[in-house]
Amino acid sequence: MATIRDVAKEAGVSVATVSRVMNGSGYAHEDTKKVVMAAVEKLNYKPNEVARSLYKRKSKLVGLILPDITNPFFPEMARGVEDCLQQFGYRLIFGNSDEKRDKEIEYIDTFLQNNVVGMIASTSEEANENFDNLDIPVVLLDRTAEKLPAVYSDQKTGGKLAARVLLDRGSKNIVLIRGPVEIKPVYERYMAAYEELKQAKVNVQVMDSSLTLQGGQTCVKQLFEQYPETDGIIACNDIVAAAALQEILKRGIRIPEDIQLIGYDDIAFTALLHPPLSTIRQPAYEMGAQAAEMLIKRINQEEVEVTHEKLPVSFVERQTTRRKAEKT
Amino acid sequence: MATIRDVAKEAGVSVATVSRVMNGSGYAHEDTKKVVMAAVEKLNYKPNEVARSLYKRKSKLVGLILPDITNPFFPEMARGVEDCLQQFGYRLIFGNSDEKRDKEIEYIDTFLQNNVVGMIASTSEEANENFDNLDIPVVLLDRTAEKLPAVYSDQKTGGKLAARVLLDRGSKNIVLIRGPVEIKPVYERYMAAYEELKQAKVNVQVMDSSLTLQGGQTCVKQLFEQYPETDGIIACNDIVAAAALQEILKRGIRIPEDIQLIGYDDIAFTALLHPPLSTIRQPAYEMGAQAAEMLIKRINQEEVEVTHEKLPVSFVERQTTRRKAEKT
DNA sequence: AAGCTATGTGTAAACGGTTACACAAAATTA
DNA sequence: TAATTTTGTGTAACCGTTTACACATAGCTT
Repeated sequence: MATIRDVAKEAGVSVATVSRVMNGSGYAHEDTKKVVMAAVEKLNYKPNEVARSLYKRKSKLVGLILPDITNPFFPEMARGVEDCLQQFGYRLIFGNSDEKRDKEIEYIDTFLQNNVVGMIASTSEEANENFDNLDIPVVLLDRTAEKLPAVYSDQKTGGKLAARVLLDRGSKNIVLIRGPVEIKPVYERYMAAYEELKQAKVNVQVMDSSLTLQGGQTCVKQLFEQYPETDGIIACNDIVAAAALQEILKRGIRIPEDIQLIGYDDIAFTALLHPPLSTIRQPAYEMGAQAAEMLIKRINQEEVEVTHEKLPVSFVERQTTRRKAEKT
Repeated sequence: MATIRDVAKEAGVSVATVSRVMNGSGYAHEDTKKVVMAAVEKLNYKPNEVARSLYKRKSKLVGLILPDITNPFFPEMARGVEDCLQQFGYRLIFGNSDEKRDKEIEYIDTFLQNNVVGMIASTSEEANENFDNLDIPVVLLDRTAEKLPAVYSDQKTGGKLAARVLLDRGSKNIVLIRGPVEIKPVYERYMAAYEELKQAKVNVQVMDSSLTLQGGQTCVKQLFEQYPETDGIIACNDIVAAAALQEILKRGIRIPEDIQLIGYDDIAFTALLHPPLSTIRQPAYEMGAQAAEMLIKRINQEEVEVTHEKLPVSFVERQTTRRKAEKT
């Protein structure tokens, strides 16, 4: 790799001049510019970002922490982040945290050691303190904290909406599958749904499940044994809903006639399920993109107040819920 | 952030001593070590990786290029890479290429500018030349090239296997959905399946589709119009297979009785489809992990010959293909 | 006791950029 | 034409590490 000194020698100027030409900073004679650019071209010179980063004390790198890229909700978000950042010349250092505090901290540390210019993270509640005394901007994604800017979706409305959908379409014996209570957004939608259900005069049961397929399957099997009269299920996410759907089909229960089912997230494959799954849509890609945008604004010091961007969710009506007209 | 100079001052020693203690290189008196470590502790000193990287001309960063993290096949792979690399203290810079040559080149360049210690990439064929004169190790993932080490799966056997499954289970009018021919592994499995089908005395039709849901839907709709007598479909990947499945169900065709369907990849949600999709499994996570392992070996100069690791694929028998006994 | 080797530590030069500062030449002003 | 401002360029310090080298001292050998 050619260095700035090689270019300077080739062009017969000093390194300062090369640097100025490259960055368009300070003065440089037109003729000199040409000579320098020719040398740059000839040697295929690309400035070393590491050296630049060392002097400036900030790189073109942004740290991204997500719980698990393997969960289909997150790739969309990651892509939103990447697409936006990429346009501004930023690159992503990425890590999966598995919602584990120590992994989060480990990543935060190494990001810092690499002079990242900012961070985007969906991290567990307690880890937020690790972001406290940083002198680089941080944006929370799909999570919130009072002192930190954040982009997330309206979990309360989402949970409430899911409950209302089942209620309005006539379910009377509803099981609410609650995800891990430590995961704030998941807990919030559960809570909102629960409260909405409680206000209606219907039978409500709560069951616990992890957010994974396995967890969903275990939970759902138990569900039908414990509450065979169930005629409505609100799942904590689409994966668990898919597990429920499978179990429903296996038991020969008619859907949506005998039982209604609603998921959460609207990940890509829900439309491919049979019957296609009704769900609450979170705009994952947009969330990622907006978080990136917010971060960039903060990097450029254009926005300093802590802003919380709450994106709307929506009910995606497919075929595991009845048409509103045809209540039973 | 505390620097090595701060630590040196605090401990009353020189920066060289601090460096030696931190890295366990050269001599250092026991007492000195203690004093230094105490200072490190007190100031919460973490060495700046950027400075280190500048001097050593290599960082702890590995570049990863994947076509599109939003395609469910890749997150598994990415996770495999990350889990392995993470254990050895390496971090990932990540970029989506969308199979576009210029995006690939852009990422390769910025990775290099950031002194990455190695790269893992699933890149389009023509871009490989960009890896040619690099002085850092590169491992291809899910792709191959003669001069470059690679980890991929046995596409030929996979394609052949898919064809054999349908043949052995009695399909006579088979449509083979071919993905984009520019994508080498996708083309290879197509070709292998095609040859296997050609050898059998069955009716074979070939249709084109992109690898996306939309592409699949369009293709499949046309498929049944053009070839209504079809009793077997081999899809280029699971997503397209899912689209096919949906269309089959919509048309009231019985599966697997009237038509058999097989996908490719075995991404997570195929098991959740109704009926669960028979498919050819590629060990995505293992591929990622092995690529990472191979890269690390090369970084440590433990392995120098160009090795090609071809991982086996397998038929995952679910319910869109008949039991082998019950041929029609 | 003299001459080794092994141990322990500091100084300063890298690594590859950016930029403050100095200075000279050209252009503008009075 | 002299004074001033603008333009153009180079020198060297700096960013935070690592390490070659020099040097001092302690512990061994004979």
